[in-house]
Amino acid sequence: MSDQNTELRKAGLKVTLPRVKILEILQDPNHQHISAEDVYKILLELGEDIGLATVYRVLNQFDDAGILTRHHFEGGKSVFELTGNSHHDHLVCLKCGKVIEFEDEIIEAKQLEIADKNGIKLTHHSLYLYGECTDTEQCQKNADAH
Amino acid sequence: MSDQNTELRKAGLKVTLPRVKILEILQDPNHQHISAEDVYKILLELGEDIGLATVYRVLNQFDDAGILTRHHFEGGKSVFELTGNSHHDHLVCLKCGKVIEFEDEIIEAKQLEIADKNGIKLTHHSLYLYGECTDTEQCQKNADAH
DNA sequence: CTGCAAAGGCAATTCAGCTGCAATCGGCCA
DNA sequence: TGGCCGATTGCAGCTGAATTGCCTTTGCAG
Repeated sequence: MSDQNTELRKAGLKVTLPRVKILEILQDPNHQHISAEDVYKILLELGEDIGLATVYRVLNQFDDAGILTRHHFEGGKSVFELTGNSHHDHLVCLKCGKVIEFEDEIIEAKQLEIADKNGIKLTHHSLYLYGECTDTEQCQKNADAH
Repeated sequence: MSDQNTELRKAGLKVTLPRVKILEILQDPNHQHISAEDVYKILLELGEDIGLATVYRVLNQFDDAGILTRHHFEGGKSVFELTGNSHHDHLVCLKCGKVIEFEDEIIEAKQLEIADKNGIKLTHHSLYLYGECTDTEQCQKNADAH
């Protein structure tokens, strides 16, 4: 059952409670772009007895296995996101923390071209756009909800 | 004399030995894209008796004053660079650490367009392209030189 | 030249993230 | 179904970047 198990097996990882729980959290649409600390907090709320160290270890394993992607948004801490099928970049509101995903082939193409022109074989990139919601009311609501 | 002094004054900062020295280091073409720790090491080599805490404080003040820009390359530590006149983004070789600056109006324009379309007023962005030098020999040499 | 707010030095602190080790658990095999 | 062995976990302590508190020193306005 459950694709979590198969996903974990595919990555060569044993199916353990911490890993399944963490995977569940990441799959929750409300918890995309989440930090290690926040994963830990949610586990505590769920009453799961899982240590912070384990959270870090599991997230690293998932990262190695390509199950998720690590982002370095501004603010110091790493943020994780399940690796879907599609590549995309991020647009972040610095006031309410909202994260919007986007894709743009023109930018992607330009990047490759630039790297090529400079004698670099591009392996990956990070593109974050930072700003503030123009809809300030909605933004405020989001901010209040943390 | 020296534009350092005027630059510091303009920022509302007293002209002190640590600040002048750090500014000098940043102005050295060999030391663009340098970390706080590395600034500190260079100061030690110069025989300057300046504490690491001061380096961090000064770099933050410079950042606040807009004299320099902070980058969060992969690898954890912040990297600093004098804010020239021109905006540019960065292309980083993960093997030798070489940093190439580039500018591309098409990407810039696209970013604004994307932010706009998503109801965000863009304040700034970070775009880093990561890869490996295709000239592996030269790359190796750079890597050896740290 | 003098006073005092700004700045610096040092050591201790914070904070994210990682590790070593002993105890525990998953799951393959009989 | 039960047992074994290596993978995994929890804990506590560690690391490395960056910051802060506190007291001393210094730039510079008057």
